Amino acid sequence: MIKETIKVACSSCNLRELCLPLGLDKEEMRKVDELVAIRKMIKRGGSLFHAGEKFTSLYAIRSGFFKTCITTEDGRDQVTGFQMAGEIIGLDGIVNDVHNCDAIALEDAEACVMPFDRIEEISREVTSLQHHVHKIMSREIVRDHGVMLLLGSMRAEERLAAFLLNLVHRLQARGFSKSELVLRMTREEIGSYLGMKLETVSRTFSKFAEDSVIEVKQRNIHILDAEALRRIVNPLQFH
Amino acid sequence: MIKETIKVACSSCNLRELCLPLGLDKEEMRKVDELVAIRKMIKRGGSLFHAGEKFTSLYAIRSGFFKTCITTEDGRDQVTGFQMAGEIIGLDGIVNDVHNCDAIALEDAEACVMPFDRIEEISREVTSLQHHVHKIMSREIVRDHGVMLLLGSMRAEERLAAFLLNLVHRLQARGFSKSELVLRMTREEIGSYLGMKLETVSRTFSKFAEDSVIEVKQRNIHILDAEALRRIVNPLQFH
DNA sequence: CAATGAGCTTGATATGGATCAACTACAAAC
DNA sequence: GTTTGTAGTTGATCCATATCAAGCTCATTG
Repeated sequence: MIKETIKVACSSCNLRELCLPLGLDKEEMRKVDELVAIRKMIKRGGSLFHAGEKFTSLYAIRSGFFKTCITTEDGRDQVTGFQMAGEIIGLDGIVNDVHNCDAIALEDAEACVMPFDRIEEISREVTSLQHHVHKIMSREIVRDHGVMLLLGSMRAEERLAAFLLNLVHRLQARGFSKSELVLRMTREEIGSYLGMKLETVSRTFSKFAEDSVIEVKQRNIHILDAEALRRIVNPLQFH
Repeated sequence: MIKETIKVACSSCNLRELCLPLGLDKEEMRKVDELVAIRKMIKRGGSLFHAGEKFTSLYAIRSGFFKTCITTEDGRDQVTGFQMAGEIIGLDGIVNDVHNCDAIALEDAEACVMPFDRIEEISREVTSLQHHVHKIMSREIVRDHGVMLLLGSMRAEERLAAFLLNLVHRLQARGFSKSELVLRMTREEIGSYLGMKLETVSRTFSKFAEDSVIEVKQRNIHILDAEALRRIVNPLQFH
């Protein structure tokens, strides 16, 4: 029983540098530990929430990999992001108290459920948590603007190169290799995120492999020349 | 002197339903009135801030029309949004304490400067303001996801139709006509926002005019058939 | 082991929007 | 009133990516 409590506590979570503000004192940490109501296990293909469901909580990913996507009435579909351990999902639900997208696990996953009214409550007492919440939302806005730039002004090769660099960068921050990665999503999901068809994703991977920029073996990607990827994204830049 | 104070006060601002939470009591209103440090006049073409500048404040637009845009080192340019009276600019600066985009006035404008540390301070005391700030950020995230859908999966006509409907909708909420609008931005800026070239924007306007969906006279747009625009955005939908 | 099916690759062809180019409209400056 | 420049329109052509189609790979199931 005690073990379970310790296990759930943010203070003893090895992802806390990603999820929480730094420099909390003991008393603040105690309050923040009350944030996570429960944990939730989600099987691959399962969902954390669906668009239209009532919004009550944000979710911190403890393990696993998610996609978020929106679907329009006429069947259009858009992956709006891929999220990994330490990242927060559900921010889009705050404005209308209704989730606006689906959050789907791309592999077996575990997430911490943080009731949003409790987040707001504790934010009022712990200044650094308040600021942290603002930063997390702002970070999502900045990320989204980056995706707009990508979708609005880049070509297929540039988009995919930027995507790969972004993924390894985030994986590296989590202690994984900066040259090896396993894609948890299909070519179609990558395509949806990047605004291109799955065939184009596939062809572009093949092109990169052809040019010895990466090695592709199914969903295993080995980045051979990260600098080349950067040049593809930033064609006019001097390096 | 007193007149000036009253004029600046949020409590007596006719945009407060757009900027502020509803149902503030007298004491809360007094606190919120301390939010706006000063107002700033910006001439057409001038800026509220530029990418790279230190972030200190959010800006509430009192009058006029803005665009926000990001520019990459290699000269790529992306308009990330168009903002009008009652909307808040600057949220992207919170995460790194540095502005991430340029905010450019597309006509003479006035904005209220709200120091962000003061927003956080007052948010801790006025619960409804705290929640309101969260909603504003969440709204921006939802809007951005909508733009991703547009850029990732719509064709030129669909994008422009969605853009026009969005603009008149927001103008209507501010008491303007739901069928007449004046574009404050160039074809090129529309194109940048929508991920298409200015020639394509122009051609698509001409096509809509040809089909009697709108009338175009320079930057004056008259929407003749809003339902047709909706059908263009949602082609498979029954109406 | 064979059979099945989802995910992926690759080729052939089509097309929407980009690009290049010429011209027009209107506002600002002289 | 003429000139100048910026913004916008329209036409001709090109190309990147979509679309359509066939076959491959590998994991799962009977």
